[in-house]
Amino acid sequence: MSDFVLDTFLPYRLNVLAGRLSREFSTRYRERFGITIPEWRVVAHLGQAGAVSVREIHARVDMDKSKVSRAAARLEAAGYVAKRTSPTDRRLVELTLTDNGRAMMAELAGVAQAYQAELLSRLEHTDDFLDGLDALLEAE
Amino acid sequence: MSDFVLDTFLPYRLNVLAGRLSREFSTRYRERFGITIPEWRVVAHLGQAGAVSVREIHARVDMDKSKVSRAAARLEAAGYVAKRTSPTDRRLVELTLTDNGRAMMAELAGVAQAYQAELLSRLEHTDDFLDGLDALLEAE
DNA sequence: CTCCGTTTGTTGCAGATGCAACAAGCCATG
DNA sequence: CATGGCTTGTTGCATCTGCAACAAACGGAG
Repeated sequence: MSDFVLDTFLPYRLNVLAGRLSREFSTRYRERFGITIPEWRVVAHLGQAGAVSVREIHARVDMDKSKVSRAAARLEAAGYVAKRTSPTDRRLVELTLTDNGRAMMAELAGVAQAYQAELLSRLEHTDDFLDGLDALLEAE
Repeated sequence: MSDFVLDTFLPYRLNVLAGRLSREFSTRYRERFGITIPEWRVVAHLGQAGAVSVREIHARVDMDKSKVSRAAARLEAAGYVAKRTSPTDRRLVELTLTDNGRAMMAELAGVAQAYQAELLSRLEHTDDFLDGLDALLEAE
């Protein structure tokens, strides 16, 4: 047979880790703000990018168009995001944070940075690890 | 506002990367064997572990019981896995690879190792990166 | 042996997901 | 302008997912 050991397989390990971290992190904002993981991503991107289209988010984050669209719809219903048709190109939707959305994001940024600090403190060769991530993410 | 940048957020980056790698890797076996990602995980684990219960896989891999159960059912229907009730504890199900399953796993091991080699060749400080992964995965 | 609490695997169900189809809008060519 | 090819966002649909409920089986206390 083969001497293949799943625990040494990179995609597997990364998946387990990524799932755990995202889930654990999401518990830190879910009950407080009631948003889901895809919604968190949209809000986080809007926080740094201003007015952005669905297409833009879909391209930057690897989220399906429909996933972005539905997350945006829920965020709008919750009052965190405003949607309006772009005046220059009426196919596009401009997404922006509302005041409530900005307030939430301000809190979330703190929570995220605290979590990030926890994670990084577990690493020894932090820079090498992050460089490795970069290298693997570089391919498109 | 906040100076939070999503692209530097570790859980986010790991999720994007893990999703991409798993998806890309799955294209290398999906058309050939017609199995899904959860099914690949079960087969890979069986290849290294012999007769194993659903509980065991659920605990080792972070897959829900029901996910394991359904993957195992599909693998059984496809003829890659045999299920039988444990003789010592009739609550348990013993999962084993069939001959077909072993043959498939032998091929898959090669494919996986080739993919792993590709990935590692992109890294500079391979050991530090892997150590970092270990460190982050250690907590439970 | 008989309960009773616990463990194991399957199933039902509500919600999430990815993909493809679609309508609406843009732009270039004629 | 009109037409045809392209892009953008939403929606329908089949499937997947996680969670809880459940039946079956175990094991210990009495």
